[in-house]
Amino acid sequence: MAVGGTERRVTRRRLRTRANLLEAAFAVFAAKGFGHVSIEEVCEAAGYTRGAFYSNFAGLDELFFALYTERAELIAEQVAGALAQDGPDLDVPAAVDRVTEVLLLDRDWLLVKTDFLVHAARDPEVARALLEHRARLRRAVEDRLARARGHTGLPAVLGDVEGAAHAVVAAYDGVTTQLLLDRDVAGARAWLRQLLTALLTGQQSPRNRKGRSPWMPTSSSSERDSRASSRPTS
Amino acid sequence: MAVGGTERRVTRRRLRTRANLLEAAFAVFAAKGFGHVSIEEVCEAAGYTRGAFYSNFAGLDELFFALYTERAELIAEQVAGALAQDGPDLDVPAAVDRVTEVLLLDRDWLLVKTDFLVHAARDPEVARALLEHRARLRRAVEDRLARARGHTGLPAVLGDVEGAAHAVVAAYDGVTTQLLLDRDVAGARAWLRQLLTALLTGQQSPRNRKGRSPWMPTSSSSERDSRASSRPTS
DNA sequence: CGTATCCGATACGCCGGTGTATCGAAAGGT
DNA sequence: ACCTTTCGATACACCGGCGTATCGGATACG
Repeated sequence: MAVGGTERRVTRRRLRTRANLLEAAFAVFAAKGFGHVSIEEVCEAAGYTRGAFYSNFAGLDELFFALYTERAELIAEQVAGALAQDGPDLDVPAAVDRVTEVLLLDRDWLLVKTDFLVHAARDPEVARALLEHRARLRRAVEDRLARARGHTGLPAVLGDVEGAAHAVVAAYDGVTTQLLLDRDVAGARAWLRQLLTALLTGQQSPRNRKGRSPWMPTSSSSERDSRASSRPTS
Repeated sequence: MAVGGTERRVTRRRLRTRANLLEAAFAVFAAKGFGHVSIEEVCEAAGYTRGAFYSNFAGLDELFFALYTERAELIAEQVAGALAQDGPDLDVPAAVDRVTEVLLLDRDWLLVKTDFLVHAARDPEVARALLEHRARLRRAVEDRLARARGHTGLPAVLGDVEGAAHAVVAAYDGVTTQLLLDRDVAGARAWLRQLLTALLTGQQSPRNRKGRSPWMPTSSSSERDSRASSRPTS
């Protein structure tokens, strides 16, 4: 059993507190942004003292990294699931819908993710990790696309399957940026759907053939961010 | 002349120091990221003391905002210039090249810009300003596109001109994200070109009809970031 | 050239957060 | 149940940065 170098008494409580710290940290990071967060804040939010923190992490950076990889893993699984869901024949619009749903679900996650991007942009070490994660996601898309190739027939505009997958990621990133600013989840989803179907099929997104353009602000506040908005949009 | 409420002795030195502070702040922000920067650091970098700082700005936020708007204005002008450059007939590939050149020129700017995005994502007030700036840029694209409409004939996939402009911005944002991570400026430019021409003309980017795919890493380190990279990519 | 005004350097008090060392108490094994 | 090991709370010393008040030199203007 014991293969790991240093042997520790398996510890049960530890895992809980670590998890609690991570969860609390997620909320705090989402609210204030990494870089405006102190260790104490995290501890307080989790109901611990700094003693517990330093017993589990070397510093904020380490915690942030752990936090990100944990959640990223989770998302990756969800996306993979959404992609695998339908049979060997790929129904592009349906798949796009499902993936879109997963990717733009949680504003807090987008915030933390972007913080992490900014962080990674300044630390090559971290950047490597992030690039790897993105590559994994992209590969999932590539695989799915390749399996359905010829069936739907990618438009040639983007080159091969890799190009298409890359474009998908780029579209996702682009829409994320907009969503972070206008907080219009419904609009973002619609717009991402349209972008992706346009890129992948060369045709208009089915349900939007004659609707309002999805990039127009959703005047009806149909699906706003559920979390506390400190002040009204002014 | 004197229309402004409070009358001040026009002051000349003040403008210089303010400008110096802003310039130094830009460098510091780019290097460390907003949120990991202290007022003192900025002052030290600029060769002043905190006295000077508080005489010119209320706090870091104000300075950051001023800094961003200043630079954003500059970029907007450059883009407008690049768009206006050719005659009434729009040569899409050429225009794309010029704009791409401007937008992905300076890594530091991308870093600061992204920091600002993260900042804005948490402050509706700031978000408004950023959205406005983006809208201005988008409108410039729309105008240019509209003028050349029918001439080139947009592919219908994106809907109308607004949709196309929106897609252009999304593509830009998406490519920016990737560039921040892989630091491959040349690759990013090529990839953005391809994306934009694909979106706007529905055809492959001319110069890439048979080259290596631009999203493959530029193994030859042709055009890396010129600025100091603290540690090797490891 | 004098002078009123402005600007930014200096000095001061203060606070929040940091990281470490220590110790009581929970938890696991037997 | 006992004892060992581990975890996390508490206490301590420390520092970097903050914001303000004050003052001397620079600057514009007549």
